[in-house]
Amino acid sequence: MAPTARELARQTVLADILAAARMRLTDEGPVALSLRAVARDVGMVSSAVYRYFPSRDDLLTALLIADYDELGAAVEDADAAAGPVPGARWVAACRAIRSWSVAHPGDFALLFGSPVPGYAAPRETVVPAARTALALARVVADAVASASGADGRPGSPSAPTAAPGAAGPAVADAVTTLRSFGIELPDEVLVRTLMAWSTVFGTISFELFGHFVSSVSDGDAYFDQVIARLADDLGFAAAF
Amino acid sequence: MAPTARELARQTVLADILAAARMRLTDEGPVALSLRAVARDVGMVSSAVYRYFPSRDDLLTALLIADYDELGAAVEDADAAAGPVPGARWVAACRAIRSWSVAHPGDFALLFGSPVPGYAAPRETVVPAARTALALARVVADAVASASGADGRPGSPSAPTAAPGAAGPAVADAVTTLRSFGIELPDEVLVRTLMAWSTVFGTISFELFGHFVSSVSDGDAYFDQVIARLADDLGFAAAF
DNA sequence: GTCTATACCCCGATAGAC
DNA sequence: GTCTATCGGGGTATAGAC
Repeated sequence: MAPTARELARQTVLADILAAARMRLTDEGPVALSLRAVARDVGMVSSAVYRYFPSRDDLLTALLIADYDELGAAVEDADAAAGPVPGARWVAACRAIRSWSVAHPGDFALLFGSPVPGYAAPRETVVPAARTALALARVVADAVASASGADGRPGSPSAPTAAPGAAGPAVADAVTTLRSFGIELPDEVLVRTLMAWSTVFGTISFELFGHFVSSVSDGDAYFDQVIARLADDLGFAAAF
Repeated sequence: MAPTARELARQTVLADILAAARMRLTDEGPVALSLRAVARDVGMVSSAVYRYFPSRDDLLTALLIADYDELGAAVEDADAAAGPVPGARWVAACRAIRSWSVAHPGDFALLFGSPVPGYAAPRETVVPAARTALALARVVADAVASASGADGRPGSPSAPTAAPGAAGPAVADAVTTLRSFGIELPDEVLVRTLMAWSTVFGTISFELFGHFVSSVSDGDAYFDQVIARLADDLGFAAAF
């Protein structure tokens, strides 16, 4: 309901700019991202880009949202394509996270690396940001539900020595957040899920940022070992 | 055996420069670090700094080594001060890592955040870099050795479903590296130690970089829960 | 909407006087 | 060893012609 041609052209240019920005991001990292550089890449002059993005920070925000959404969608798709077996869904989801990260190291650095100094992510980013973690939590919830008593081990892993404060108020926010998305997890599983998410991220981060140079030679194989043990700690069996 | 006065003055200025650089690092991050800025901070002109550091990258390298060493020393000291009980040493070492990181977020970002584009860490950094991980591995080795059969659980945690490749060749480099420092770990414990190190780092990283905003409210308490469970997974009990 | 031109900052690094 | 001055590059952002 409006001048469609002009609007469509605008959308096209906007997509071009975003694509060029992601190119720069992917192989040079967030700090190397500048409006001038992407302007050069798309054959525009820098001031023209300002008609599409009021500032460099707005471009960063758009990239942040696009990346969070792309990663989240990749995980959700992998999960959906993995069939009904929770252990297989877990493997598919975790592998999807790593695959995307390895394919887009600059974007990974934007999402999970050091924050860009002087830039604070606005509120619009928090929902896309939660998407991946929620997808993981959903898989865990289903796995734990269906694993209860299915094999010899209890659905909720025992925590004989994990003392201070049980699940405690430290993670109360997580309970609230998950509940608002219709996900309920036993306390112990909740903490284990947070840990697993941190471990998956930490492992990929170590691999991409070069901290495995003299210890892990095969990132692929090692990652599979890690997620197998994480599933184990969560009370179900990973299925490869 | 040389002109001491002049040399001493030089050392003093050098220390001043490094201190100023660490200041900038701590509250602005690695990318904001420039020779000109630190020159202003110490009241010098930029060209004068080049008499002490041939390039910005050399300054970065010096900071990298200083930070790795400071973190490593903090962990080693905490370990040594914790007494003989392995579970207590583990808690002390892990807490020391987090304390240092929280106190120096910019330095943490330099060591473990996104790599600075265009800068590649030289070989001199790898030994200091390994110091912290080695300290952790030593604690684990001692804990596992003394925990064997001490309580009901075996010293080496069982891995019922952790299939692909046992410990596998993926971590063969880690075996070699540890052995060169006189540390031997059972395969399963080795993988678990690598995982624990990734989890500790990932947890601190999430906390510092703002990924726990709607899930973890008390970083201190949550971290203690995490390291308790990690010890459990490694086959011994954390002692708080 | 897109261009040129510009104001005003930053940076790394070097030359040469003192 | 420290200074001034400078080269040559980068950047954000805006004004105003077309």
